[in-house]
Amino acid sequence: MFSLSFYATLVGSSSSSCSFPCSSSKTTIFNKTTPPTTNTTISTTSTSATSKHVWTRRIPHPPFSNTNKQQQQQQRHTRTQQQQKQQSPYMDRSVDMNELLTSIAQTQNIEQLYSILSPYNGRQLSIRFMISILSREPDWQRSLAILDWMNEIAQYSPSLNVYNVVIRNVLRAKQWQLAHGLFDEMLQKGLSPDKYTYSTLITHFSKQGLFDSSFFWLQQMERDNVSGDLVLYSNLIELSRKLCDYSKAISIFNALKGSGNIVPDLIACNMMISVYGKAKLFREARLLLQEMRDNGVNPSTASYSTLLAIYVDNQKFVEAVSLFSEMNEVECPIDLTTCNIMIDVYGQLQMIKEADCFFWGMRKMGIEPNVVSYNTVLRVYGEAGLFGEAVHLFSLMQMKGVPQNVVTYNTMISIYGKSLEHDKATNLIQEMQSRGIQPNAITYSTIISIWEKAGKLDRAAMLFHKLRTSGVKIDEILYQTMIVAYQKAGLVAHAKRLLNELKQPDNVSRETAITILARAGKVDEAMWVFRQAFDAGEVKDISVFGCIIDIFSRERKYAHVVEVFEKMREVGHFPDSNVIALVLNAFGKLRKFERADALYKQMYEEGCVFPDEVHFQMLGLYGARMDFNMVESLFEKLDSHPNINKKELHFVVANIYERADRFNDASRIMNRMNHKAIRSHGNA
DNA sequence: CTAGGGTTAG
Repeated sequence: MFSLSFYATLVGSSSSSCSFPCSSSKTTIFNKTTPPTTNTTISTTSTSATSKHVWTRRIPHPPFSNTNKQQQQQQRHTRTQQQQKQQSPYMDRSVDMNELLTSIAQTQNIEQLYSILSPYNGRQLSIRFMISILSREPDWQRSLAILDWMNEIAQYSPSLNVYNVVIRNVLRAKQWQLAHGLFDEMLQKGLSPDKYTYSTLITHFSKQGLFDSSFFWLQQMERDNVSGDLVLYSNLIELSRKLCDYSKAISIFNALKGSGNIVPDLIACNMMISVYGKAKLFREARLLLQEMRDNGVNPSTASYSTLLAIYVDNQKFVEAVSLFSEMNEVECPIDLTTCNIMIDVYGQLQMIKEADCFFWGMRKMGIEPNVVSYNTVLRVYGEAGLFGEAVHLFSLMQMKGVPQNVVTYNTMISIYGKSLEHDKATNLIQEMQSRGIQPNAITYSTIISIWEKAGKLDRAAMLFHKLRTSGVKIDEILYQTMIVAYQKAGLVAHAKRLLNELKQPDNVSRETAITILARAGKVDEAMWVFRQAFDAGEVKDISVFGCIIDIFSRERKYAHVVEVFEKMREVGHFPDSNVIALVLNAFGKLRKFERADALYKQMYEEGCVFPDEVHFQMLGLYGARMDFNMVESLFEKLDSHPNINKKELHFVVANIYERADRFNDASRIMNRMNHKAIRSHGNA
């Protein structure tokens, strides 16, 4: 955690009014109270403190400048405004803006910049104009210098917008501490941050993966009762998406739609298609395409590519092909990314010829294949056993000067593994390093598997040992690969030793250790490490929570499920559909029906959308409790919901009644469905 | 004055 005095020594502000760490008593959907931690250090010193002497010299009179015609006309049109302006000290209408901006842009250093600005001391330039200068100024040091000039020499009182722009410039230069300090300075001047301030801060921190800081600013914003706009909501959705907290993203999207005056635009919708897909809400994703058209937002190539990629991720290749033909029908243009996805689709469908044609036909469509296209086709060749073609294409890339990357090499290494040429695979590691392409965890786990299959386990073990001592990042799959290699070679003791070391991990993160232990069925060890890591504030990744909830549920450790879930909520994560299903189930098994009911209702109120199975499960829980009033009322609610499979709903409810020996109710439900079917048939 | 989306490798 940084100290604010650090900024104070740089810029000379004496005290700080910004409260760190922030503790919010208000209940928010982001109920995280951890203060931000930023590890970045400031490498450059602010110039503002060192250059002040320049401003102390006598400043000459402002130069005369002709007002252009356009400005004169504007003056006439805004006469009332002009009269107000005359009382104000701003006189920038007598200055040629473009000329001044050009000369400012041409200055090489801060001294030159001051000499341009100094004639205007006395507020001949409006705040508006100063913002123009600042927003065109890419250099954070110069931005700060201009801000200081306004504050200390030219007797401006910089507005909120001025600070917003300077904060943006400082954030773009990744000067995190300075941004915090500027925020503080802003408060000291009695300025209240607005949605732009927060939007800028939240976005820049989250873009850098500094999610703690991002959440901190979000809390500040909520505490200030600043309400968001489309941009801010989009940023929050993006932030949740990056944290893989898709339920939260959906909740924010629903809050956005519910706010009344904000209509999601193309980019917001495309992000949501991706979110729905990641949340496995495929129907919602597809429906959003239609909803966009209804709202007058035409789905773009990226909208379709996003959904295509989702289908691929979930092995829904037939749906992908069908969506691709829809794309052609509605004449949505196809670009490089679309092509790359479709090569993948045909490859995964074992339609090698189609994939091949697609790849070689791209250029005729005016689309030049890139590294990703080549890498994808390489993999398709490899999986089809076309090793000669793969090797040929690999050298063709080099002949054509297509840049190769770590993925290219990993793919080729894997292909040589398949063709049992493990020496060639090994050589590729040397080759990539000599070409300046660094192997990564995927490279190493690929080669360890290959060596294990080739009976060179000693070599694999040596490499793994070297990696552990050399500081290479070891993730769970790489670690797991080595364990599996030992197990396959019958060296169970070695495998166990690796697992045991995870209880006190020194080369891998505790998050990684927890996932491996849990997946290896070491439930108690996993829980032990989890508790330790959680208390140390090390568990951040939502997938870790999901992973162990999954394992505990399978092991029927329902109390553990609930404990992990509560900790997950404590740090502000929303449950995804899998987690909520498992937790509802755990509550049911523990006979804590009220808690299941409360959770389900809370998630509904917070705007979460879940697959049908979750709703059906809740119905089942009400049924298990013999609470048929609740069954009926939830049934009615779901039945009037447009996005629920009605047929399944009726079967589920009828089944609940049957199990409770209430056959009259069961047949009542089934009849209701049949009547509906007849009615809609009659209408059609 | 501010802003956000899609593709490849274990």
